[in-house]
Amino acid sequence: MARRRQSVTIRHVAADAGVSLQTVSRVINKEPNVRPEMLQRVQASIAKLGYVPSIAAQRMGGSRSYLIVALNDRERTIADWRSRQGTDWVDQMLLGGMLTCAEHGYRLIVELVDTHSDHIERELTGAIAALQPDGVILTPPHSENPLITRLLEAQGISFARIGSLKAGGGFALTMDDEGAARLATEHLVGLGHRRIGFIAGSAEYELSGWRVAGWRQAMAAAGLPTEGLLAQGDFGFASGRAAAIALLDSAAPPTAIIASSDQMALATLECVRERGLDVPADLSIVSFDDTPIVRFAHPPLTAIVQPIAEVTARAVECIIAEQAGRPVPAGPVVVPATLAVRGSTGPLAD
Amino acid sequence: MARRRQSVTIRHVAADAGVSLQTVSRVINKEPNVRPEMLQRVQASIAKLGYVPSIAAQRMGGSRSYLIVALNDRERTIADWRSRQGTDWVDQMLLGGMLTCAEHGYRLIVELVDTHSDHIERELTGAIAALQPDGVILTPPHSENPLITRLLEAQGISFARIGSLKAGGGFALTMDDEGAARLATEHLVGLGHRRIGFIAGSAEYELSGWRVAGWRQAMAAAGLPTEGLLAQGDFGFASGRAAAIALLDSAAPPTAIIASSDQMALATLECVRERGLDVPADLSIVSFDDTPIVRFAHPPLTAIVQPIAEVTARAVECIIAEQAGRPVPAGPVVVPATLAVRGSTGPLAD
DNA sequence: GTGAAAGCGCTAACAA
DNA sequence: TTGTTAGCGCTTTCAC
Repeated sequence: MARRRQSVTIRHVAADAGVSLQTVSRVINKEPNVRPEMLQRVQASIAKLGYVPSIAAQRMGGSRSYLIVALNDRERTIADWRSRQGTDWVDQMLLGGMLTCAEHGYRLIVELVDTHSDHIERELTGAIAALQPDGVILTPPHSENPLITRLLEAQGISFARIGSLKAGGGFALTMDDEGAARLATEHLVGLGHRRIGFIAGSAEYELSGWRVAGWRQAMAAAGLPTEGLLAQGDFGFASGRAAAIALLDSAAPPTAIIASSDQMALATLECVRERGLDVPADLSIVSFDDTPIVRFAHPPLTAIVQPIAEVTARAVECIIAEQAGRPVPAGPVVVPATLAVRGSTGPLAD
Repeated sequence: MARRRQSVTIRHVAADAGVSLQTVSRVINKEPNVRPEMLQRVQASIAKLGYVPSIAAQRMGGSRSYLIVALNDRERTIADWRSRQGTDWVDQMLLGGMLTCAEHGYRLIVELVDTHSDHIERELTGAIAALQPDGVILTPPHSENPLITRLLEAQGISFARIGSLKAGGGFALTMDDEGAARLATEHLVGLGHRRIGFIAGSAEYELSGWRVAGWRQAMAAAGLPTEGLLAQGDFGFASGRAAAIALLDSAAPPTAIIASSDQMALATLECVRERGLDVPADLSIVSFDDTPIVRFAHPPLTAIVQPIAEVTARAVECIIAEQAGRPVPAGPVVVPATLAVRGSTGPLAD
């Protein structure tokens, strides 16, 4: 195969503008110490020749790679893609991440790694060595994996942890899961519910605990008990079904249920209808995540909306700001989730 | 910022194995002229040191970049992401594309470009100059854009055109839209329908024409007329609604409708129900694409399933094979779409 | 079969 | 403020 070379290089620009390579480099990198006149001349040549720097060469020169890696859990992501249930986590990450990257001349690359693998370090090291990204965005359940964060810190790579509050290396970003669960609970309390059940997600995800905590807080604030109203799930449909059954079969069943995932909420809906009950007349349901399908359920589900695009955009901004030596947020970045009220919640029927 | 260097380079490996850089390079690139004994030694050192080549350096050295760019339409893709209607085109591309890339040590990068922009060439040139990808995957409506294909040919970059049959530069891959439309039509004919309407997609997409052609063929083969049974849409919901109304209000309305997109099929469903008609008793509906939401419609829609993941995987394989100098498919690669029969189609009620 | 040399496009460090 | 020099990690020549 013909060896493909850069068609227009910094050299061509320098020759055209009649300046040194270094001056062109300074212009490209918006460095100081360039007279406006020179700057004009160089920029004109760049535009004229249609010059665009090669990121490979930039990286080789010792500067940035303009690449940011978004790390997702392999197993879960592939399962989501295969099942075609409409989970748009990756899409929303791309929406927020790619567009924000593009604004700054960066590129986002999606990478999948096995959480459970003992060779997770090898995988990550490999990706870093190959790509040499300027930053890495960690998503649950990787966000607080010490194997990962330590590696990144050791390599001196900027990183952001989505769904994490812990201080430490990298930027912590959260959608305020605790507040979101409170919001959902308060919504139901406001509708007159007093026995509000909660289906928790996998303990492997830190945010599962936060959601339970938020629910407990709101219940306590309203003077309501939580005894016997918590069921354990793992985010999946089957686990949601089992949890819903447990809750509905209890001595004093709830009149409303908050599920920590859309799949579990949908499972709950299915259970309720199988029993000939009506939603929301007999039972209200609030789901977490707001993936597309919950809007097509009957009734459409009231749901906590995760601002994934927004939080990813913020993560990218943190990383790029750090790269550029600009000031960065000190504490955790909080992008609060919101509640989309739909037909699955309503006042208790008498 | 501390200048980050590769931790383990080819030099370390060479030193550890006691051979020259060149020999290591030969091993990495699976080149001949290396004694098995040397090969062993070098591979052992690579494993021991956890060496992974830097793609930036590989590219700079004049070899591949191990990057493949997947080009999607900016406007449409962002609109899909924003609307959160569950369109999983990009996810399916990633599923097929990323995983196949990974098998060969490649990476897939999603890029968005404006179709309608007059600076599409500038955008593409910029992406190519920056990334220097080994290949580009074109998706509709870019697949046959001569501005793009000519540019790619001129630059000598491998590329694949998804949803294209035309011979010419690059690999043509198709999901056999014509056959898919035939399949849908035959399904309805088999159920006893004789007046089968068709809602076409945007003429900007070549595949819209193929689908219409497939429907006509199958109708003709069954000895059925198509007169007054074709309506024009643009893939969007609103256009589908208008088209469905036109069809249903005609003098001799169809008893079944095939829509060229899920959104248009859903719009048709809505129209039909507004009129108090039943699906499929009064009207059968077949949709195209099979995005997740059609499975959650009531009734779930019978749909043509686009094998996006599979076709993207094939595209990646073509590009990589060409890079490696291996034999490549001569004609267009056809990955036929299939029909998922669900509740929206049935025999005509008497 | 193997190694030494030069160079890819760019940037950092230094000199002017 | 500007230009010069020396690499970055790798692959290609081309010798041996």
